[in-house]
Amino acid sequence: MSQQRNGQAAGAPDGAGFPDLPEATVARLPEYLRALHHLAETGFDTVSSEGLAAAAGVNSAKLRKDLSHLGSYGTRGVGYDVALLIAQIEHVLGLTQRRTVALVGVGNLGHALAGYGGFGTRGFRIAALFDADPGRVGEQINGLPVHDIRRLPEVVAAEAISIAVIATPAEAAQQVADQLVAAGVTSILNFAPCVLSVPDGVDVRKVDLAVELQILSFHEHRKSALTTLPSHPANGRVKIRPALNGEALAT
Amino acid sequence: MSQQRNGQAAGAPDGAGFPDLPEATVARLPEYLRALHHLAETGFDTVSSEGLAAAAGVNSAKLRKDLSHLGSYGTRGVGYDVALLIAQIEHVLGLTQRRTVALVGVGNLGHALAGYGGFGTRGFRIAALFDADPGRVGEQINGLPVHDIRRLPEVVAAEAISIAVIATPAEAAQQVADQLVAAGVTSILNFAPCVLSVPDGVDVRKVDLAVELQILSFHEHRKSALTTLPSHPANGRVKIRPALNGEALAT
DNA sequence: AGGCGTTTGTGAACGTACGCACAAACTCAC
DNA sequence: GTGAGTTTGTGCGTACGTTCACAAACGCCT
Ligand SMILES: NC(=O)c1ccc[n+]([C@@H]2O[C@H](COP(=O)([O-])OP(=O)(O)OC[C@H]3O[C@@H](n4cnc5c(N)ncnc54)[C@H](O)[C@@H]3O)[C@@H](O)[C@H]2O)c1
Ligand SMILES: NC(=O)c1ccc[n+]([C@@H]2O[C@H](COP(=O)([O-])OP(=O)(O)OC[C@H]3O[C@@H](n4cnc5c(N)ncnc54)[C@H](O)[C@@H]3O)[C@@H](O)[C@H]2O)c1
Repeated sequence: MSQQRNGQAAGAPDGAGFPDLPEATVARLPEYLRALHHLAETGFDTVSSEGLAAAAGVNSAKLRKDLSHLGSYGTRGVGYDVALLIAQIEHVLGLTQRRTVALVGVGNLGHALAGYGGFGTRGFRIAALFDADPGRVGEQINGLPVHDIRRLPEVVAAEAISIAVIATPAEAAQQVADQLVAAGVTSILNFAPCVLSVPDGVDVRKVDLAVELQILSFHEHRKSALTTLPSHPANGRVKIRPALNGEALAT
Repeated sequence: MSQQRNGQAAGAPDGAGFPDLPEATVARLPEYLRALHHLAETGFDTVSSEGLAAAAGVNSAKLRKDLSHLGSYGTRGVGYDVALLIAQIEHVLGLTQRRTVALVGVGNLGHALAGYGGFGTRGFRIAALFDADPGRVGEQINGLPVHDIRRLPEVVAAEAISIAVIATPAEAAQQVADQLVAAGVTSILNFAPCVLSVPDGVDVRKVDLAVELQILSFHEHRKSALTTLPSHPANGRVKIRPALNGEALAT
C-alpha cells in the first residue's frame, strides 16, 4: 500500500522476478519493532504472537505470517524472544548501523523535524540540514548548522548520506529531488504535496497531511450520511449522489 | 494499504455489507484532487485520463477505474472536465463544506502544524488548539488561542469539530484519544508513535515519520546488498541471513 | 517418560487490487 | 453524413494480501 512508486521499483530488480519480502510485510515490520522495544522496556523477555499483535494493532495470524517470511525463530508453546526478534527485524530493515539522513528545507516543518529527538532511538541520525534561503544558512538548530543547498554533493559524500527528507515548498521539491539524486541520494521522504519524478533505483515515499485528513473526511461524510438517514436507505446500499452540473463549481 | 483500523471499521457499518468505494480508491482520490487543482490553476479545462494519471503519479487504467467507481462523467474522445471532476471528488470526500479540525499538543510539531497555511486550500480549518501545559495555554499561534485540554468538550461542541490531530508525546496519546472520543470526535490523525485503541465507529489514521524512514532503510539495505554482490547471488534470489544468536543483542 | 496445554508456522480459501486490452462512444474535419 | 482518430469505461486474467484453521513442536508437570 502504500505510496508513490515509480516504474519497477527496487525489490524486483531484474527480469527473473523474486518476491522476497511482501511489501505489505515490510510496511508493518517497523510497527512490530516499535512494539517490541516497548515490551523490552516494560520487562518482557518473551512475547506470544497474540500479545505482540495486540501491541502492534494487528491480527495475530498476520503477524505470524509476516514473521515467518523472515525465517524467524519463535518457540512453539512459548512465543518469541523479544531481544532476538528485535535484532532480527533491525537486521532485515538494515538498521544494524545507524543511517544518516539529510533534511532539505528548514522552514516551519523542517525546524520541527530537525529538533525532533525521536530519530536516534529508531535508527537514524540527522546528519545535515540544507536550505536555499541565505538568511537561514549558517543558523544552528540542535547543534547542527544549516548548509547552503549548493554544498549538497560535498556534504552527502562526506557523511555517506543515502536518505533525504524534503520539507520545502512544492514548487521547489522537484528541483531539490533532482539535486539530491545527482548527489547520490537513493531514498527520499517527501513532505511537499506534489509528485516527484525520479530515475529507477530511487525510492520515494510521500507524506501528505492533507491527504490523511481528506481520507478521514470521507469516512466522516459516510458516517453522517448513515446516521442522518437511519432507515430504508434506497436498497441497503449507499448511493453516491452525483453533483449536479455546476454545483459548487468555481467557474 | 494503509494504517491502523480497528475491528469492523466504518465503511461496512452493519451486517448487510456494502462495498461502495474500495478503500484503495478512497486513498487515491485526494491525490487526484490535488493534481486537478493544479491543472485548473494552470489553465486546463479538460484533461485526459493519461494526463491526469501522470500528474497524480499513477497508472491511467487505475485512474479510470477509480473514477468509474464514483459514476464519473468523462467524455470519450475528449477526457474529463476539470472543474466538474473537482466538484465530484470534493463531494464524495465530504469537502463541500470546510471541515473544522482540532489540534492537541502544541509542542515542536504542533507549532509547525498550527502555523501551516496549506490546510485552507485543501478543505480544512484548524478551529482550535489544545495543550495540557499551563505555560502554553493562552499563547496565540497564527491568531488562534491555545486552550486548556480540559475545555475540550465545550470547544468541540461549539465549533462542531469531528476531526482531531494528536501531536502529544506517545505516553499521553491514549489518554488524549479517550478525551477526544468522549467529547464527540469520531476521526483522529495520530502523530504519536503508539497504537491507539478506540471504540468502533471512530477512525484512526497514523503518521509515523520513523516508520517511513525505516521502510526506506529496508530498500536501501536491499539495494546495497545487490550492488555489493553483483553476480551469481546464490540462486537468483536474495536470501535473508538470519542474525546469529546474540548478535547485536542488548542483553 | 509420557501426556497435556500452549503456541508457532503454514496450507488453503477467500477477497481485494492491479493492469491489459478492447469495444463503445464521442469529436472533428471534410 | 461519414470516416478517421481519440479516449473512456470495463471485462478478465493475474498477483497480492488476509484470514481461518490445524498439525507439528515445544515446555512443563507428574
Ligand atoms: N508546516 C506544516 O505543518 C506542513 C504540514 C504538511 C505539509 N507541509 C509541507 O511541507 C513543506 C514545507 O512546509 P513549511 O511550512 O515548512 O514551509 P516553509 O515555507 O516554512 O519552509 C520551506 C523552507 O524551504 C526552503 N527552500 C525553498 N526552496 C528551496 C530550495 N530550492 N532548496 C532548499 N530549500 C528551499 C525555504 O527557504 C524555507 O526555509 C511544504 O511543501 C508544505 O506544503 C508542511
Ligand atoms: N517533532 C517532530 O518532528 C516529530 C516527528 C515525528 C513524530 N513526532 C511525534 O509527535 C509528537 C509530538 O512531538 P513534539 O516534538 O511536538 O513533542 P513536544 O514535547 O515538543 O510537544 C508535545 C506537546 O504536547 C503537550 N502535551 C503533553 N501531554 C498532553 C496532554 N495530556 N494533553 C494535551 N497536551 C499534552 C505538551 O505540553 C507539549 O506541548 C510526539 O509523539 C512525537 O513522537 C514528532
